[in-house]
Amino acid sequence: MRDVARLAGVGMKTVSRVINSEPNVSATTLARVEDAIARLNYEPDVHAGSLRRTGGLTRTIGLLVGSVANPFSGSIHRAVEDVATERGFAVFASSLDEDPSRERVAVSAFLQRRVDGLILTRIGPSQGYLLPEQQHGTPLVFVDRPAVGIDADTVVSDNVGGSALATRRLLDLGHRRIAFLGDRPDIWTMGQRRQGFLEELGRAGVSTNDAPVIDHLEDEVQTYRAATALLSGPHPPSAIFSSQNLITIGVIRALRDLGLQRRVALIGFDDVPMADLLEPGISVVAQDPEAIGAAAARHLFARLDGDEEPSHTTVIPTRFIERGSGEIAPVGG
Amino acid sequence: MRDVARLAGVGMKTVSRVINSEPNVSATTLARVEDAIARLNYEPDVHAGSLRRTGGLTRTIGLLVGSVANPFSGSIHRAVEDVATERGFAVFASSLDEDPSRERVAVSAFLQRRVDGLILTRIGPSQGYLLPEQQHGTPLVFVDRPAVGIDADTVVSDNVGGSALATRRLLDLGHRRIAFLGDRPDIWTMGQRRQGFLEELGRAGVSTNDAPVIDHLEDEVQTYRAATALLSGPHPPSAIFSSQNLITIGVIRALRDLGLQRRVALIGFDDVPMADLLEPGISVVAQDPEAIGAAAARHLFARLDGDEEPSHTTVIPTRFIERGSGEIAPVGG
DNA sequence: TTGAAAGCGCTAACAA
DNA sequence: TTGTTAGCGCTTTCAA
Repeated sequence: MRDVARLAGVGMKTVSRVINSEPNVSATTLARVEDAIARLNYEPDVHAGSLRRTGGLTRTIGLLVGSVANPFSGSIHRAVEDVATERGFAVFASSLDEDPSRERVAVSAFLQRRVDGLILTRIGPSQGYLLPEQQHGTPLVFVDRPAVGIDADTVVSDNVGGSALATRRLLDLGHRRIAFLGDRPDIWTMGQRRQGFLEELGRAGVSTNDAPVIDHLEDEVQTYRAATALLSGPHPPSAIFSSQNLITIGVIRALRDLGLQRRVALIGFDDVPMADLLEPGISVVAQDPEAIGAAAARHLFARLDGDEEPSHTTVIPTRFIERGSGEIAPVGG
Repeated sequence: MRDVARLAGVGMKTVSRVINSEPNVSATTLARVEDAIARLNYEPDVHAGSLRRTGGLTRTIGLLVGSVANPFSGSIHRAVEDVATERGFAVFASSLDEDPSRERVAVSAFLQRRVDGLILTRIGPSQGYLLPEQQHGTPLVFVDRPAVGIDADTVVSDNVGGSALATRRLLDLGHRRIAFLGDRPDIWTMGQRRQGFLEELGRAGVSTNDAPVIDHLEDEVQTYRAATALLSGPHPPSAIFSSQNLITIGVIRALRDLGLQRRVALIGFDDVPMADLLEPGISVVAQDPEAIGAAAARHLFARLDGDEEPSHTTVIPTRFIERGSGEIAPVGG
């Protein structure tokens, strides 16, 4: 910056004024300074600026997601980025992999880079460690799952409602023995989906005690085995509600290999790529990650703009997509 | 930091030493300082530090990709992040959407935040504007496509080789009329894939003049129309090589709707999700985005570590995945 | 309309 | 082993 000032033959403060589009710079001076900036390929240092500036923003936000390689996270990321870019903010992203220790490390890395706000998918059991940061004025928005031990803005999918709706569709077709296949039950979203499923069964007067509920399915292979056993067992279900992407795929494989894909109904929570090209097409309860990301970013910037309202939870609706597999009636029913 | 020093009853420099794990701090002092840091929830400011530090790194890199919502980019991002995190670096990511103006804006945003290096998928016609930055010592690595107007490390897929291999497989099955369906031909990767295709035809002595080559297919719908017209026309091909994901999906739909999915062979460049669950499974030339990202990150850090070798282009091999659609022999052949 | 001096949070260089 | 002073690139405050 000193070089620019020297080349333009002005004081540093004048260069500063030009960079920040402040008033009180004559047209001639402005032109000279801009010329010097271009000639020297000068890029002002955002951080050096925010050091002294009152309320000094770095125009940077941090985003913590499951994994940037995961399409759900990617869509959230993109939506956040679009809002951020529009306001001249850059986005740091970090993957957590369901590992609580990474959450702390990543938050700390962002804080040390003085992000102006944080959007995060919590992993750890409590986010109380963020209280001082929140009191200090850093806006926090939780996505996908609510935080524990801290009160902050939150954006989640309508897990309970979406699951209940899927369950209702199966019940309406006449299914009475519907299986629920779930991931680790300690993951908040899984608990919600299971709850939506069981509540809807209850409302329909179907006993929830002997409803086949299988949990702890952590990947496609485990799911395949569990689904195969279930479907070949003494009391196979006539329909399956799978609570997550990878589980849905495992179930599809199991149904295929048993030749049951047109006899047993299947609805998955979370959309599956190419689902409409499979035979039958896979009916799903789709989430709206773009809407989640956009809502989270909007909340964050509202806080940055001075919004002092009490913290707010936004529930993003899910959408049922009919493609065939969820419209199979029970055999003989 | 001053507060920490005061609370611990030491000088600022001592706190600095503790933060940076420098030697010459007694165990007692260390404990007192660490206690004060914990009590005050102090997080050192990375940027303030790098301001004065000689060679001052911000331990931050910038990544420019097509879109963070795109799985190919997501995998590259993740691989880069893994290498970066291991070294205590944070990653800025930005989506370009094939828009040259966004490239400049994003690069500038990163430079103003003083990233220590840049990994980028170029979009604009020339990256000469990065020359001053490169001379200034910022390592640059281009991924997916080589840069124009600047000499820098580059990591790309083996587009020519992968396409030639796919073409050879079709030729070996007896196909002689093979169609190439491509995206915008000005995209470097498209040109390479087309070249691999045509060269292999040439090597087999098949005339490349009347080989059906259709370009400018920018989405699924355009592809569907073009493929339908081609397959219903007077001289339909017995095999199709599609040069990209979305195009492959458009072709699958067209084949399905014409009932030709088991009569016309199809090989796609780029893997397609769930491809093995389709009927027939879709054979593809798969890229390895993780390897691309990992190689790019390794090059970047090697430069940061002082590597002064001439710039180097790494070609990441592709992998042919046989799933059925590419193993269909020509009818009557 | 412009610029000089002080200071943001930190580290380099040097002294104690 | 520890602390002091100057200064990184910028903005503030205030004077010209």
